[in-house]
Amino acid sequence: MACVADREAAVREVAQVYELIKLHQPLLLLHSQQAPPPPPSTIQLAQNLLGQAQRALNVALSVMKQPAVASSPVTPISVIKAEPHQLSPPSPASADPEATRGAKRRRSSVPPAQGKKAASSSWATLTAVPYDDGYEWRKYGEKKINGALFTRSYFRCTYKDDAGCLATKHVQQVDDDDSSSGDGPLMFHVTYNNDHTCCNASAVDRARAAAPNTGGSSNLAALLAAGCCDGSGRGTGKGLTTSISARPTGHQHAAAMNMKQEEPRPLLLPLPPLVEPPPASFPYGHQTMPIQCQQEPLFPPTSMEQQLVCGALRDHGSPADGGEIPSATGSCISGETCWWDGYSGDMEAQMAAAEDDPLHDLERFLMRDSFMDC
DNA sequence: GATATTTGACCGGA
DNA sequence: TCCGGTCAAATATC
Repeated sequence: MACVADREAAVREVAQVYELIKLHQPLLLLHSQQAPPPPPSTIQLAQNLLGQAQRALNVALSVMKQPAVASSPVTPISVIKAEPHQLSPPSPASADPEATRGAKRRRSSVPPAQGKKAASSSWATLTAVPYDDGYEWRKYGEKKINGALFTRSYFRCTYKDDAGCLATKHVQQVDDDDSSSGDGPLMFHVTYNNDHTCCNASAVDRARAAAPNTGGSSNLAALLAAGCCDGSGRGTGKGLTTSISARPTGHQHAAAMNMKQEEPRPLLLPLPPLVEPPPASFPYGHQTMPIQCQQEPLFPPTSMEQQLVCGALRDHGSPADGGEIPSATGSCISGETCWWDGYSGDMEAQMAAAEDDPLHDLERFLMRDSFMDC
C-alpha cells in the first residue's frame, strides 16, 4: 500500500510540474514574440524543451495514472464473466455465393457459434483511452444502448479475416457528468470478448513475458515490447485519418467514439489534456515531424496528446533534431519496427543523444521495476 | 480500386 | 417484444 501512496505522490508531483509548465507556456510564447526577439535558435530550443517537458510529463502521468491499461490488451478492473462458449473455426460464412447474392440478411446460414457470441472469455475494463489497447480493431457496428447516454461502438480484430482472430470488443463511454463535462477524463467501459489469436496477440504476449513479475503494471515496458502494432505490414496508409462521425450523435464525445481503431497505436496512453492544444504555429519539437502514427487526432480537443504519445518514445530522432521517423512499410502500422526504427541511421549518435536526454532518464525511471511494480 | 466506416436491418436470447 | 450484438450495403477516404 505504501507503494500506492508513493505512486499517488508521484502523480501529484508530476501533475504539479505539468501545471507549472502549462502556466508558464504563454509567458514563454509572449517573450518569444517581444522585441527584440531572441535568436530563432533560442526560441526553438526553449520551445523544444517546453514541448519535451510536457511530453515527458504526459508520459509519466500516462504511466502512473493508468497502471491498469496496456500492459496487456487490458488489465481487467472487473471480470464480467468467463464463460466457455463453443468456438468454431472461422469459416467464410458466405462461402455459398447464392446465399449472399441479393440477400442482405442470411445469418440463418451462419453457424450458430459464429452467428452469435462465441466468446471464450469476456472481461471489461474502465479506461480513458479505449482506442489504445495494443491491438488493431475494426469497427463493425454502433448501437444506442438503452439507458446509456452514449452509443456503444463494436469492434472486431482487424485480422479476423486474415488470422481468424475472434477477438471483439465494444466501447461505451461512461455516463459520467464529470467526465462528459470536461472536468474529468473521459472514461470508457471497454468489454472484450475472446482472446486474440492473431499475431498481434503474440506481440503483447511477448510483452507480458518480458515483464512477468510486473503484474500488469509495467504498461510502458509492455507497450514497448509489444511494439506499435501487429507487424504484419498490413498498413495500407488508408484510413489514417480519424473519422469522427458526421452524423449527429448528440454528443461530441459520442462522436469521438467513432474513431477509427486501426490507427497505428500510440506507444503510450494519452491523458486527458492538462494543457490546451497549442496554436498550430507553436513549434513543439515533435510537432513538425511527419505524423506517421496519427495524421489527425483521435480526439480533436486533445490533438496534442495524440501527437505526444505517438512520438513520445521515439522522437529522440525526430526531425526537430535531424532525425526522421521511418515509415517502414509506410507507417507506424509496421509494428515492432515502428519505434525502434526511430534509431535507424546514425544509431550510435542518437542513442548517445538519448542518454543525455532528460526525457530518456524519465522514461528509464518510469520503467524501473521498483517504480512499476506497485 | 482497395479498404475502412457508417448505419439500418436482422438475429437470437431474455 | 425488447434489446444487445452482428451483418452487409452504401458511403467515405485514400
